Amino acid sequence: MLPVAYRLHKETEIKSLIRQGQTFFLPEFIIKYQKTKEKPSKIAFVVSTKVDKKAVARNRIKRQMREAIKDLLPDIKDGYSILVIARKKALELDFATITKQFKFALAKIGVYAGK
RNA sequence: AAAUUAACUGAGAUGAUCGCCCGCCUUCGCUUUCCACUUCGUAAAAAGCUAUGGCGUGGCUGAGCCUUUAUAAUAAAGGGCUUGCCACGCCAUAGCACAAAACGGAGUUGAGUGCGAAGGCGGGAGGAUAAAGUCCGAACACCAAUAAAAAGGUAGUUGGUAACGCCAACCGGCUGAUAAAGUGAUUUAUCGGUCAGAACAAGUACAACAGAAAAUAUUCCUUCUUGAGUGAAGGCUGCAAAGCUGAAUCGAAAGAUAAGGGUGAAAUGGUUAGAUAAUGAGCUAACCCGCUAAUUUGGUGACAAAUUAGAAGAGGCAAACUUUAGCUGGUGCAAGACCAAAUAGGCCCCUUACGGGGCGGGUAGGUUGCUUGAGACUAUGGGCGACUGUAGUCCUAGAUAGAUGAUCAUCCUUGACAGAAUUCGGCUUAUGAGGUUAAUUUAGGC
RNA sequence: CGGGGUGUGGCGCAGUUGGCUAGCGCGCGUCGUUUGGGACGAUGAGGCCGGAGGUUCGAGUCCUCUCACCCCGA
Repeated sequence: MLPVAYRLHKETEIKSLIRQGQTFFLPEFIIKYQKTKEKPSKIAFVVSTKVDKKAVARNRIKRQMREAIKDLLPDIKDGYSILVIARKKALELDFATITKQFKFALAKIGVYAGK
């Protein structure tokens, strides 16, 4: 789990993000993001039953995504809310490529400040 | 020995780094509440009390003086003035105006609540009791009102259970193996398997194709009896043509139709004797099998055994309608309870009005419901068993966009199925390697 | 957490009061027609009805369990 300050909690925030936010597509993930006034950027993760019916597999992807983001947290700019949605292909990735993909995507969006 | 099936067992380990959730403790910070103390405000005055002084009124008549009766003298009594004392009233000044309690503000100290930060300690995902399917049964909560109807599901009996469509034991049907008896069908015994196992002898419906006929049975073939008629072979007459005779054959029609045949998933029990025109048939009689009812005996009961009577032989299907018995109110923890920004109508107050304030209401949001329970384990008693009595020990996840891990390294037997969401009891379904037990089959040996 | 539906040739659908081992359209193959293609005509192949078990003489249809997919409510 991420520390509490970095979690995107509220239903209304997530709904508005889905409605108004911009999207960035990867083959394995969909990333939705929106500028807000939040001081640390807030992040949420979504893995639906369409990815896999087994709860075990879904939990595993969620954990790996969280860990990947956690390593990138210090370099993420303030003032964004981000929603990461897993697609079916994410099941096949290992941890290293997940972090690589996240770095690439966040840098493209302009959220990631590090290299 | 191998294979298969079933049941039981089994369900990776260690370390490093970085993280998450819950509880407890310590420290710090903030918030907030309470107690104590201090202080301020409401609070300023009036009234009040005390003291002193002044004035007034009244009383006492103590003291002094004057006066009248009232004078020879005395002066009782009265009156006046001054003074004193007492009481009351008024005024002024000073002091008291406490303590306690109430509301509000500030401060200090202490204690507690909550939040945050840091540190420490402890706990944190299973063995199908599945977290799954959501197929049943309950607890709990709210709504409704106790009924009836409708609808739904249940169905041998008895027991277990909080309850159940679950479980256990038993009964009955069908069926397998083994053994014994019998020529055999079969019967008996033992060990299994299986059954949604109430009622079709209350009513209604259904049964393709085939077949004569498919539901109050019927009569196609075959067969039997009677037999109009036809008139073959043969025989007789006749040279011949032809005629006569001749029914064991053919055959209109009528009656009977058991055994046999054939169709189909399914076609109305058996033995013996009798009656007839005749082979014959529950057509009749006796017996067997089966059925229904009653009684008796055994059993809690399903049921079993025996006896008696009846009827005349009855088909299948209720996972067809239906009938019978007994059961079920509805909605689900996103139930519900509490706090509560926002906002509408409502009520009250202020205001000429605009408008403002309060109450109430209740959305977002938060808190709770939430994990100690028909609880687990152990021992022991009861029961064929499911299960249960008693005693002892233990407390074992509780999140809320949802924790219980991620990465790396090493080792081994190389890791299947699987991730809590209100909580229990069941059922169904997924599960690798290895191990244990049982049954069956196969092969080999004795 | 709760409720509902669908599954039948390659594709889209009928058949759901049990009864001839199941039809229709499109598509596909072959032949004809045409110079050739399309269209048209003729003809043919292709299914055991998602899976397992049961009831029944007989199941796509009835019952039970199960798998996959889709939809809805709070």
